[in-house]
Amino acid sequence: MPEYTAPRGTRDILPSETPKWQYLESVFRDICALCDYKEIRTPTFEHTELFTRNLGETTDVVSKEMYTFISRGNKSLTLRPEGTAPVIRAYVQHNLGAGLPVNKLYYIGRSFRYERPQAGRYREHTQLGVEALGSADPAIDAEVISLAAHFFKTVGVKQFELQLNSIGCPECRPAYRKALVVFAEAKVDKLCATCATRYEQNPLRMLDCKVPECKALLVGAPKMSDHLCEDCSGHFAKVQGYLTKFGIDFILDPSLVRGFDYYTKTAFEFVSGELGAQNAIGGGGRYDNLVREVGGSETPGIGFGLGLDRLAMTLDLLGVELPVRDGITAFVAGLGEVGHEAAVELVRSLRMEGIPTDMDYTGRSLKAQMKVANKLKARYVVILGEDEIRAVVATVRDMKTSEQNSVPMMDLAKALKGA
RNA sequence: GCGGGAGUAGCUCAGGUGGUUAGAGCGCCAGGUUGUGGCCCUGGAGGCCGUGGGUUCAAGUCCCAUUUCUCGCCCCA
Repeated sequence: MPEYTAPRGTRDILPSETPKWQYLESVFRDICALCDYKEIRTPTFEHTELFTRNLGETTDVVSKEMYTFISRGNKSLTLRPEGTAPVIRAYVQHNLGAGLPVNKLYYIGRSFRYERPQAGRYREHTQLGVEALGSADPAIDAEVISLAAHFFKTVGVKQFELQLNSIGCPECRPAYRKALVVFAEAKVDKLCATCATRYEQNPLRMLDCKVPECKALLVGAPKMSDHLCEDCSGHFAKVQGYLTKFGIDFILDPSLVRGFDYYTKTAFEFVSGELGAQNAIGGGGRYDNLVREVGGSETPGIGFGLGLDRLAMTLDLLGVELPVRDGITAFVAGLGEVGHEAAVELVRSLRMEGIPTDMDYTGRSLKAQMKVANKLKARYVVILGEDEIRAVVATVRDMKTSEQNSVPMMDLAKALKGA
């Protein structure tokens, strides 16, 4: 083991992997542009209260997974554990709502959570997400969900499950909550320890419990969908209607409860069977009160986030070949001192012509330079020796066909460009 | 926070019951061509056997601790 390794739960994305990541990010940017979402970049850390007050004190993330530290100014700061709250903070701080009726934003950034690492779960992970602020129209719920589905399909995840639920609003959720508590009251001492806590603090999360006994006990529990107020049930019906029209399959999952307290109405998750236990590749929901809670005016919103790490892993498992560009156009091999000097200049001028070019800087033999060129997947090797320099030409070898011919220096860039 | 598996060359892994200079394949470097890649042949470099302690005449091998990775619980992306 080397003396220094990447900290637990973090990892290096090496040059062999980064083209894939760049490709995924660029597809995401393209689709966002297509749907008119604009990029926003927010700080890596925020004031701790932004998260503690808005994600929910009792959520796992806030209660035990945040990277919180006291800065020199004696302020408590936290590395962002999720992407939405910072975007909302920026939206409110800069009063973006005053400029446009609906602000459609996207971000690509790292999130940090102190969790036990396992397959598809890291302490630092990259999240891509969108937030649409300013509209309560169910059509925008459908837009956000379809943007996500579009993205997954475009990059090659053809099979996924879209789980959908509505978790109501402050109008109807308290009544539902009460119904659930009444239902669970008699069984609370048979529930698992965490569910007993949930019963007290956040009963809805009991629905989400994976312990078989709890699941069994909660069979027949009242469903949120039966308790939605008129507004929420109408909204939910319309979202489903749009998704159906869009041809996006979904599964209604009454037990789907998201991890943060700010969600209202629509909640959804994208699940892929390829991954292990960490099978959620993306998710999101509506948060009609979050902007006000962060200090802005009454502004409805909806968003979703997806984990790039998990997506990359899913694509690997699926064996999806991404159209990543690799290899250079030209490798210039210089022979001897004179050849090397000439190569330095030629490489520079080919690059100025926009031709991806590289050369050797370790004084290797021609044979060794050819091997390097091959490894770099160079389309052509341009050989410069004394003979070529004297004749003001270059020997150009086509590495695919092994054909080789002499090209006047003047025509070289043009010849390589046409390739 | 809890439980299972694992840590030997850059990578993937061998190294019965403890016993001399720790091996292979791939990769890397060089040679087989006075200036030519992929295939092949030959040679070479490269290991505090995760770390610390213990048992022993002797530890990669046994014991303990620790750390990292890994898989699962929980939660989520």
